Amino acid sequence: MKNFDTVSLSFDTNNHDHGRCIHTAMKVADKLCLSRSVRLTPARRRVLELIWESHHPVGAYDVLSRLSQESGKTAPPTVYRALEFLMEQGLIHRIESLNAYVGCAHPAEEHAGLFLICTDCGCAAEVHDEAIDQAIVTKAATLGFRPEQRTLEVRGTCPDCRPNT
Amino acid sequence: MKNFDTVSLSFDTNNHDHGRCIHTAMKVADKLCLSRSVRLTPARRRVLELIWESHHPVGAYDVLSRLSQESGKTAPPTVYRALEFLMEQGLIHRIESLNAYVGCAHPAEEHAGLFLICTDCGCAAEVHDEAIDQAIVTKAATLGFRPEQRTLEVRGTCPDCRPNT
DNA sequence: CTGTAAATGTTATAACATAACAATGGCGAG
DNA sequence: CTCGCCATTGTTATGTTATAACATTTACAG
Repeated sequence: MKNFDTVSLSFDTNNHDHGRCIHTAMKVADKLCLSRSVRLTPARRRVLELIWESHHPVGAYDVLSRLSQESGKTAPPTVYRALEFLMEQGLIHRIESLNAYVGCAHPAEEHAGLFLICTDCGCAAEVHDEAIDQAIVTKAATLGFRPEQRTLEVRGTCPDCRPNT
Repeated sequence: MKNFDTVSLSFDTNNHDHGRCIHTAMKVADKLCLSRSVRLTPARRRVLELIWESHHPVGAYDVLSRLSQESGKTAPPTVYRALEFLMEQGLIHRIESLNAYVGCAHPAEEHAGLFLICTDCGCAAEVHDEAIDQAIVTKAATLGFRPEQRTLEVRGTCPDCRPNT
């Protein structure tokens, strides 16, 4: 069994202990917010939990309908404010190509991940790779471009979705 | 003066002959569609021209309002159908992080660009880099992921927008 | 010509996101 | 303690982006 202390995963989607995964993510979030003196209020915390319920990116309106079920009528700004807060704190990422949100695997650290998104099962894995970072920085420098924020998303097929080959 | 036969550019935005840039892009599009036996109809052609009017990504509803001015009432599907066609033919790219569309600099060739998007002037440059491609392919392979479609967008500041330093 | 498939027109609505202002609640200064 | 302030949440309305579904027109092969 792999070590999930860092909530890392890259396609163990089918057979990892996701309860533990959520639990760890929430503990990390609590600690991080405490250390930054920002408030992970019940609403924000609940949104984060809902996003962590799977490794599939979740749409804002999916979160909204879950909240509405649980807590009665809820309006879009409630969700978008929570998402905004969680993004600012680096606790979630937005997947631009899906208009959806996914829990961040390494919220405490530097922040420039690449997302591998399976078009079959829908799961998304956040990976970090020095060679990719370096290649982008180098290319940008060559052109005199100063990079600031990245959106790196690759759609394709994850190993769980093609067991053969 | 650089050679714009390929409609390539990387931040010459302020001082290149953009008329020529559009002209070339349209000629390439015509040839490409002819060779593929697909129809670059007037509507599709006009949408492509509008997108090529600058190197700034253009929103679908911007295109729509231009068309409405020119040709009277136009509905969204008209624009989205043209965009869909142009994407299929590789003549434009969608910038996911902006919900906007930009002309493709190399429509005839293989298709996995990186977009450098200036958050100051709004221009977007499509670049290709073997090292980046390779790093992504390698990383994906390591994880057993089969990449298919990429969204690589880096926001930052282009050289024209910080003349000093 | 004319049948057929591609393209376009038209109407309506879905999906995603934010503006603007009101009400509430946590919490430090006095 | 309590007052006042600012962060947070509630509420209503609307803005922005995109597609479904069906009608009509057009290109063009036979």
